Amino acid sequence: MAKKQLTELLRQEGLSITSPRLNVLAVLDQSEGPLSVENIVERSTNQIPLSTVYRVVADLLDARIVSTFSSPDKKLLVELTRSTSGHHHHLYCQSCEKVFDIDLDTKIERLIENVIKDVSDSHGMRVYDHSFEIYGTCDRGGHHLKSDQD
Amino acid sequence: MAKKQLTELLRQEGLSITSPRLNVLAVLDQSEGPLSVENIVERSTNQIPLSTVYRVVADLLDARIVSTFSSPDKKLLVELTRSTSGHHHHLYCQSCEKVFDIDLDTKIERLIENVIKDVSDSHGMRVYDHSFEIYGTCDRGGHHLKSDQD
DNA sequence: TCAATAAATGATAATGATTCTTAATATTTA
DNA sequence: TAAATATTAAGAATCATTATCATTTATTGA
Repeated sequence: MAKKQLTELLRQEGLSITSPRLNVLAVLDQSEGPLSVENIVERSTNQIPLSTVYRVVADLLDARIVSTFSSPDKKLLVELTRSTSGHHHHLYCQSCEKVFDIDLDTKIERLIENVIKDVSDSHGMRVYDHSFEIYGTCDRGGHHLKSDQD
Repeated sequence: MAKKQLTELLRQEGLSITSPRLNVLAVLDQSEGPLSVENIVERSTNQIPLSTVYRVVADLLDARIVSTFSSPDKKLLVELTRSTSGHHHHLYCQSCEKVFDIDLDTKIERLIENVIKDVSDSHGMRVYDHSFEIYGTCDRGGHHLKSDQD
């Protein structure tokens, strides 16, 4: 995505155009998957302080330009909302610590929605979201499992 | 579960029998759902230091006596492994911060397993676990959603 | 049972991720 | 351009969690 388009994203949401914001957006735009705040800093050309990235991400989140969620090791992960039209899920690799977006078949999603309705009804809860995540290791190298056991 | 049985649990795994361990186990045993470390301390009759609870939980985790996972606000949650024969999922209430265990229909679980196989194959990953979580608010009081927006 | 030894505890310090504070800087507006 | 407003950077503060280490407790075997 061109810098001009990223600028437009900000403008449309009434956010002023600043270089940290453009930087963060550019980094996210070039990534194949969600990134941690640390990742964003690493990949950004000019060094942005962590605190600034957190603030920028919060602003972008308010504006719905990005979406956030947590990795299994409890770090904040960020991705462009636009890049994933709506609802989707995640696939984590333990060894290389990457996260991939996955989409489920509509049929499956609908099934899940039904399950959720059942469960929430029986618990008297108003549900606003759900997540489905898969944990594994990809081919290269590492094969350390959930806990370094035995 | 009687104290004697909890003791037996420890013994079977070769863990020495100590009062913090028995306390933590007793608290978990009496709970209807997963508890945070803070919760465990609150519910324990005699005050156990947080650091001890963390260490005890880690030991019990190694021994597979408890299972752990994270809440949406990234806190450690603990439950007796035995109490949930195998695989299950969670339902989080934002307002009262409780967590409930839920079981999915076998048919659904099998369906999910198939989805996972598809996804992992296409990504060349060896999958060792998955999670499915539902976020909502229960009836009483609070109705603050994911982000206090606008 | 009792001392020897190994393991576990408790108090506190350290860490890592995230948030907050605040002074300085940049942007927008009149 | 000057005043008003928004944003930044740097570090301090915070929260959950982990590590350290001297002290206490459990286990073991004589």
